Amino acid sequence: MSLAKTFKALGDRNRLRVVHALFKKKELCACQLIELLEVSGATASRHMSILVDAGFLQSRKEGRWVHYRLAEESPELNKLLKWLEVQVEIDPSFDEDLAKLKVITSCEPDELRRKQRELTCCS
Amino acid sequence: MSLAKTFKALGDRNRLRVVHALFKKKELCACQLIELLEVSGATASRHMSILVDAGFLQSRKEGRWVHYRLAEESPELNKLLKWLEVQVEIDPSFDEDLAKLKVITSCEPDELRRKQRELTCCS
DNA sequence: GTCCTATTTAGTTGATTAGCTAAATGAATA
DNA sequence: TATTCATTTAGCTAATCAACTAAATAGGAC
Repeated sequence: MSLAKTFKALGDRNRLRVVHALFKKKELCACQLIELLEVSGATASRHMSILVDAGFLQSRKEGRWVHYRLAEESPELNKLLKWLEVQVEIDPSFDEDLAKLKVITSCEPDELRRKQRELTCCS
Repeated sequence: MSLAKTFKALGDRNRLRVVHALFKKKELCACQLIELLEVSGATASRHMSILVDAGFLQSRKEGRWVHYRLAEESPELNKLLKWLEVQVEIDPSFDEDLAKLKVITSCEPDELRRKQRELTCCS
């Protein structure tokens, strides 16, 4: 893993939002992150794979569903994540996502997926 | 300054090489960085402006020449730079630049500029 | 097995970006 | 003042990248 790649992975607003969300919620499934970012599933999947690839996230497959959390393997990346955690805490531009996260995690993922299906069909 | 922009500034191999060089040499002038990266003056200038803009570098104009060094104003960015300093130390892909830096700083910048002019004219 | 659905992969498009050359700017010096 | 030269800006091109849709894969449920 090159350093440039490490920084590139964090050099995107939506990917930072994902990391921020995982600071707050420990574990989130793909459908919740799709809901947070308001992008297509394909786009969200790509963002996740970049973050996993860079070593920041780990994924856990549970049946059809994929859950993401921050990786803990690399002490060096953990230090960087610690720094980042302080920065997103300070940065008010992430505040909106806090409210959004509350809504997203207030119902069961199943219910969220049903809602997402409905919206996709009607639009 | 957005966090994404901060990381984007470091998400480029050549810009990381500049930061690495400034960890080692404290201050370098534009012509030395052009020599290090082996890119056009225009390209080097753009990289510098991105790093200055992100708050990592400060520039000092001395007559016709511009000197760059790491900025020290932001405690937060300094922490990030400290982390980065450890990483580039570990990363062997920066070793080549160490030898290059030795050559570049072994002669006076004036002599370097003269050499650069000659090369530009002949090619 | 077939069907349904969550995620990923392929393929396309528009925006951003790193590189270049050439022109412009800024700062000595003749 | 005119010239020279270091650096920056403007304008271009090729490559990268984030987004989309549609097709493929993978994992239950029937």
